[in-house]
Amino acid sequence: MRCSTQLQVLVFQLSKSRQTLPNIKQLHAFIAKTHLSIDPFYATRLIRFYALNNDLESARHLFDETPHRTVYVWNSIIRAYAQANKFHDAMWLFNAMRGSETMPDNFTFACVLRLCCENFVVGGLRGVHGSVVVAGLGWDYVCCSALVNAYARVGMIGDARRVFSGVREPDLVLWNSVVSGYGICGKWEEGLELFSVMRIRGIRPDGYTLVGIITGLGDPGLVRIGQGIHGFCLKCSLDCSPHVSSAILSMYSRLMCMDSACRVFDTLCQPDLVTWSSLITGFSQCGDNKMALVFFRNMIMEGGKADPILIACALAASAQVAMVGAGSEIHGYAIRHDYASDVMVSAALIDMYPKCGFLGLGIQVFRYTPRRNVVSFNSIISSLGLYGLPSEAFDMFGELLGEGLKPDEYTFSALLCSCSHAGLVNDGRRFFTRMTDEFSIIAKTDHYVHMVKLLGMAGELEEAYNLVQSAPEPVDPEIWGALLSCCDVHKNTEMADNVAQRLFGIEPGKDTYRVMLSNIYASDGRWDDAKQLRDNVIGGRQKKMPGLSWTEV
DNA sequence: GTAGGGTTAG
Repeated sequence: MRCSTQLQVLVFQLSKSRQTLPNIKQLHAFIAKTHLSIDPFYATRLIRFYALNNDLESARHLFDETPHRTVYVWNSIIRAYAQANKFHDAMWLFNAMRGSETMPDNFTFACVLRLCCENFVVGGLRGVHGSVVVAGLGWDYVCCSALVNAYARVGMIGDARRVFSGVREPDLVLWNSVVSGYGICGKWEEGLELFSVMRIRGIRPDGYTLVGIITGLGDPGLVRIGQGIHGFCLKCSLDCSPHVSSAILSMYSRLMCMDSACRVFDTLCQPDLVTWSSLITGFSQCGDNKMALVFFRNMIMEGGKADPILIACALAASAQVAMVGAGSEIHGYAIRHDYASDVMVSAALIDMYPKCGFLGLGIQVFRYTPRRNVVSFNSIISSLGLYGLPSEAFDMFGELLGEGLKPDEYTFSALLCSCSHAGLVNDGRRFFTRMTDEFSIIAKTDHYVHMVKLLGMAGELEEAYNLVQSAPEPVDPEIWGALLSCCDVHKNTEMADNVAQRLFGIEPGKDTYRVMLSNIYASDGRWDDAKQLRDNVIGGRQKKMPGLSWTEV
């Protein structure tokens, strides 16, 4: 009797559309007091409700109090932890479930697979894949789409494709997962190929499909393809979906077609944070930082709220154009919205102020940042280096180590840059060795460029040449280019010839380097070589070659 | 007897 009344109360409470957390808690406490065990059906609904309100603790309490745990009850608690990205708790519960009487179903596996890929736990992914197969769910649509997505997100597109190919008649979601998988991995050609196969087989694409293809288009050379896909969306009226139009907008941003991006933006009835961000970062990437700042301001004026990522981006735009007024205004916005101590924001501030000519303010922000991390240190070290204060930069590096932080590739890039600016050859050599030997960081293009400039400008051309030769293939042309400009400074024609051979082997079309080399030849009196190079550069275009005019033969 | 659950943009 009491039990059924209880249930009726629950049904009544839960059927009311807008519940509040205190209401539900009160109800929960009441049930606990009566020592009635909650029916698994209601337990599931309550756990989901708690999870939605970010009250994991109550969700867990309720779960613990529920003796009869159906697969729904288990899934709701595992999902609650997974969505809060509590990897270890969720995995612990998943394993507990496997030891219980209730076996995981396809939705449990799907949830855990997503959790593994979000945390880049490839071993876990493989393990769960194995369990899926053992459970006889190797051909289940839900499991397979989760597997395809998870493998693609950790960059294992081959495995994703194998899972997909194992399903005889994929449904729309599974098609979408594999198409977007290729998009995630930047393999737009394969994505497009599958898209046509899917259409041949009579599967009607939806918004997810198009978004999947569009995400793969990042190269500015793909404008025509992007426009074609946009046209397809218009034809199928898929552009009405906010997700699709937002993806198209950010595609145009990535393709550096800001006019098209703006046109799409104007058609949106309610641009959200992500669409504003796509547009603003798009302008910034195109080098139109002033426009990026204008749109940032428009967004705020229209009542939009920026998050730390966008604030950091707007600060970077201010730094690029050295507009301290805009930068400090955004700083004020960040303080008012309690984002000033966010790691991304403070690192952007530490970078912005010095670039606008206010090194002191950058240092001040750095000193007042409560939870400094390696990114904040990198910003301040590189600023000090740019101001020609290498020993202060080195001290900061010492402070970083003193705080128990681990330097990364950007730290060393900033340090080597400081050395290069100040011509500190020995310090540069030391940092380069420490980077690889002590901190096991593999030298990247940036590091080689700084080292080559440092050694080359100091006249150590041989050492610089040997260093580049020791770099793993393929060597970025920028590195050889840096060495070539050092040969120019020291008028070392012999080495310039060597470098040119290596350089043009990789980058035949790079005019800047040919110009540089012809200058070297010209100053050495090798007019014919210089002239030949110049003809190569012009290649039919009537362009006056800079730097040669004064030695015109 | 009831239920949710796999794929979307910076």
